[in-house]
Amino acid sequence: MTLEIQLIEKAQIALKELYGQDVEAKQIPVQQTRKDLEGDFTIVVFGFTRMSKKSPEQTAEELGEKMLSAEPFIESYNVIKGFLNFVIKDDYYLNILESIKSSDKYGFTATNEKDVVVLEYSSPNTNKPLHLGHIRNNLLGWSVAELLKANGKNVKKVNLINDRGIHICKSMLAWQKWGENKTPESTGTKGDKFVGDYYVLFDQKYKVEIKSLVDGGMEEDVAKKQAPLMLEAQEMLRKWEAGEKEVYELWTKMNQWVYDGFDITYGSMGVDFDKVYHESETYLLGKKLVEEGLENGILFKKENGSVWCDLTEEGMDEKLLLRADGTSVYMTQDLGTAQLRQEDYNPNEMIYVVGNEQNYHFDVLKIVLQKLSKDWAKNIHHLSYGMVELPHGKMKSREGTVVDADDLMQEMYDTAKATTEELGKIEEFSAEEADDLYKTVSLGALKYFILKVDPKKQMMFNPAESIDFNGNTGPFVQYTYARIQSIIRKAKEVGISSEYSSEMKLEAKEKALLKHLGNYSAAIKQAGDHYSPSMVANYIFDLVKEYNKFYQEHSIMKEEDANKQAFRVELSQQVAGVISSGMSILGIKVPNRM
RNA sequence: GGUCCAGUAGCUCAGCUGGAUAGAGCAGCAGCCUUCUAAGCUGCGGGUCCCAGGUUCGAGUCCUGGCUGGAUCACCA
Repeated sequence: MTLEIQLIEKAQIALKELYGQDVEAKQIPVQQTRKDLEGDFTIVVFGFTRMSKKSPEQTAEELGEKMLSAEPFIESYNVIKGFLNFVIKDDYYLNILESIKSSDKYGFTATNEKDVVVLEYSSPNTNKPLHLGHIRNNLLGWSVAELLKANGKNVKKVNLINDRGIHICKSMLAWQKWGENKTPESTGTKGDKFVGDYYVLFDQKYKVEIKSLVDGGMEEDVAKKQAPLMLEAQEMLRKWEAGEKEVYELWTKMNQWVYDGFDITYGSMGVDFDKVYHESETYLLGKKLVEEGLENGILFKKENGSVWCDLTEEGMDEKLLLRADGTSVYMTQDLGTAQLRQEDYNPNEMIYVVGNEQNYHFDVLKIVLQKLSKDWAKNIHHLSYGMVELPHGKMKSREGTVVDADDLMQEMYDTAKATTEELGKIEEFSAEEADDLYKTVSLGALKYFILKVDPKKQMMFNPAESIDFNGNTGPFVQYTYARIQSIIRKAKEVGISSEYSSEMKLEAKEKALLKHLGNYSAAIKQAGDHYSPSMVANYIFDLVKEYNKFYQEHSIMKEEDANKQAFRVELSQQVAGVISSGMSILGIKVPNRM
């Protein structure tokens, strides 16, 4: 039980005694006292003046007096206007340290196996390499999974690969025509990049065709549909759906190249999945659901044979679910995928980490499923995140402003290496250890940079700022951790005891640190409720700043009081533990030296 | 045009259920390394919290209306 809850309970009793009224816990606002004022916790008493029929100051005085005698942890109180400030005894803060020491995974809730959450993220297309936008998705998805685990959820991370459709056929067709049987191996190209190049090539050749048709007097819209390459791609899609062997084999081969490439990128980012779904495996189930809905009269068919869902009652439009030629669209396969996941896991919650450009899609998905009598549709939650912008505007492949995921990680690595070498602190490291550190620091910088921003907000990715390792950054946090490790190593060398007596007066900075450590559980809870790793990042940043102030002001190795010295080592140890724990939720490693 | 999201310091962002004088980082200026790692610490300057109403003892936070920016409203995904 936290002190805040204890204070609320004591306040309830005191209010009952003083004014004879029962007050709900929610009605008692307890907050941390402003830093510049004396006190640790504050109760705002304005709300009680109606029952006390006295001024806020008098009410606060009466309440303070009562609570002082009732709550042993209260050292003293003071009143400023309607604010009742309590000074809490050092014992309470020393107890926090003890409870952290003795708890197994401090701040984390034990896993409830039955509370299953299926979380989809990444969801790539197999025609394009991963870029900066995917990076936010992947880091966010992985981190939210960890965050929910920390809150006791049994999280299943799933990926849904969009491995079918007209866009795949475009790459296949281009390779067939101009690929000269080259392979990623023969050209030394990463598989996803290799296939992506053919997708681009298709587009270039396609545009040439359109232009010559338009020059020949054809309307542009018509030309886009009539261009031979487009017709060929569509023909290929039909062959694929018919299961024609040659097309299917080509599709299998090229997709495998892409998967091999993706695996490398996922590996460098440090993200993984419990299960991977492919749209090629789920779209038929989606079609089946649509057909059932049609039979039950929930959906309707238009004259040309296309199938729709009427959403006008919900204030939306009609939504296409099957094309006139019977092929399925994005929505169709998402219906099937959702159904499959429900059958696979029967989860309490289904989370989709997908950009806010698809808000409408998920609103519709939920409604359509509900119309199809899937009562579990209410468990669907679209974790909608904002787009990543660059200083010059949006990423546009045409203008070559797409920030490739692999390239970005490599640049970060190079910068981390250069900075580390310049500082010259790890000269005794082996090549392997150094490589490890560069990865830790560069990924730490990237992940922290992306995750510190509230997911739902659009974010600005400034390359120059992303490789800055000072201030509110991943390396800043890592650096603090490394300094603590250095202290702990020295403490062991010198043989400083890990036992200390709690008979001591805490310094202001020590108390502030303990206070902050005590808030870790609440921070994780709050971050989990909001699906927001950024709240964890902000918590860690504040903790680290607080520690650095302490570090600056109080020496540990030079401390003459052995008891204080032992206490400070222990305090540092637990701060390091929480840093490491919080950073692990963000998917960031912490180094012992840097 | 309809719907959804956002607007806080020069820039990038925090500000949980409404609470005291709105905070960080970066950039700028001035200090601190013979002392546990200076990727650090300290100080200074910097604000019409988009605007206008409303609710409240109290509004950056809630409500209404407007302004600005973004997303979306495909037989694309």
